[in-house]
Amino acid sequence: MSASERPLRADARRNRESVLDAAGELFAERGDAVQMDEIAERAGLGVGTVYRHFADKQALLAAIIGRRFEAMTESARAADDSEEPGTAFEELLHTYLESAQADAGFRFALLGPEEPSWVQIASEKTDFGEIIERVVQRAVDAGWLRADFSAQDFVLISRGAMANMTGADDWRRYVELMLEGVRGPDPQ
Amino acid sequence: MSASERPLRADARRNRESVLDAAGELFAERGDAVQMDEIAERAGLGVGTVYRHFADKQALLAAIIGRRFEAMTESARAADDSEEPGTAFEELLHTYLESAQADAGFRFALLGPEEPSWVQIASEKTDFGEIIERVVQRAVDAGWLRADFSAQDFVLISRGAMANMTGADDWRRYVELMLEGVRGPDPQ
DNA sequence: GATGAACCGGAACTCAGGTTCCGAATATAG
DNA sequence: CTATATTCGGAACCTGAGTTCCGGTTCATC
Repeated sequence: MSASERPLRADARRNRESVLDAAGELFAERGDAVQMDEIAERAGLGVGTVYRHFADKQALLAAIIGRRFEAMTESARAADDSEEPGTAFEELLHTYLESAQADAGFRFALLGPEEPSWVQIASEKTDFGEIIERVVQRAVDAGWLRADFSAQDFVLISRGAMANMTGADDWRRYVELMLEGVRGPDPQ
Repeated sequence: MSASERPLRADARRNRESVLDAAGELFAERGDAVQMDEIAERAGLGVGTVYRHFADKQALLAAIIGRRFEAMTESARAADDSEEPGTAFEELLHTYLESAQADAGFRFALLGPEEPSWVQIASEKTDFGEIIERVVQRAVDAGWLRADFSAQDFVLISRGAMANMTGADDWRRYVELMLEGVRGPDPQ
């Protein structure tokens, strides 16, 4: 239980990274449909090695999604740095959706019905939720978003957009329409 | 090939209906996750009997979805009967989403990435697509919807709403927001 | 009612994909 | 350089879910 302190052997550490990278790529391409054997192959390792580092498929995916969420949190923080509240909100939404567009696995994690959702798990490790709340509040206060807009609505919009990410990029049109409906009295 | 004319034996016809009903209910509850054995059990029959009537799981699901689409087409036609274009559009959207809400299987069919999509297959058998187009056009002409709104946008909105049908009915709020963004110059 | 074709039941089969296991290989301490 | 704990590889195993098969049963006809 507490032996987690002994540092990994050099090769083990290297391999762990390889697995994470390979799984990340494949997961981004095809979501949950990736197979453990493929991951091992792409990493240039045997399946046994994959299992040495991650208890099971679920644990591996959780690790990847955690990674993604950390990156997302970083982007969100950057968006929050914008002076202009409207710009901050747009940038946040943009980065979020652009990531989802590029990563079927991310979408899978966000749209899937898993319980407890991976999002919840990841939220406990990052302050992604808080950042969203702050950015939304700023945009509302500035009149850029309608007064009753909430962080929960951000989730609604995002999920809707992701559901439309199938090949073509119709989803951009979708976001356009949606932003129209969500606009406040002073949209700059 | 042409022997499809000999009428089914009475018990066979009855059983076929039972399978369709049982599968329909289960599919509505849990989507693609239903198992053939469960379907057989709920229908009070053996699996063999299920397979006697449907070549495989896919064929069974296709039959069910076909049924749903016929019902939907009927509802859509009814909506189109409304004098008021705005009302017709709202009714259409409402019935469509209400059906999706009540039926995980329907959602599964509409959101899933299957290719060729079940929607396409079903569209060839009904004139659902044409009805949507007509209703949308009427609402646009009346100024109830923005001028550039298309039937494709109806699909975008619907998919977005369905992606938010998870337990709670947040999706109603979603539709509210979206309709705001899609409104025309003369929303009655 | 007897006869045969159509139909039914459900145990057994198949196949895919996650997981385990252990002998072989390798890194690190002394 | 040797000893030993770690780590690796990948064939074998296990499980779950779709599908098949065929002896028994039921309907329709004469």
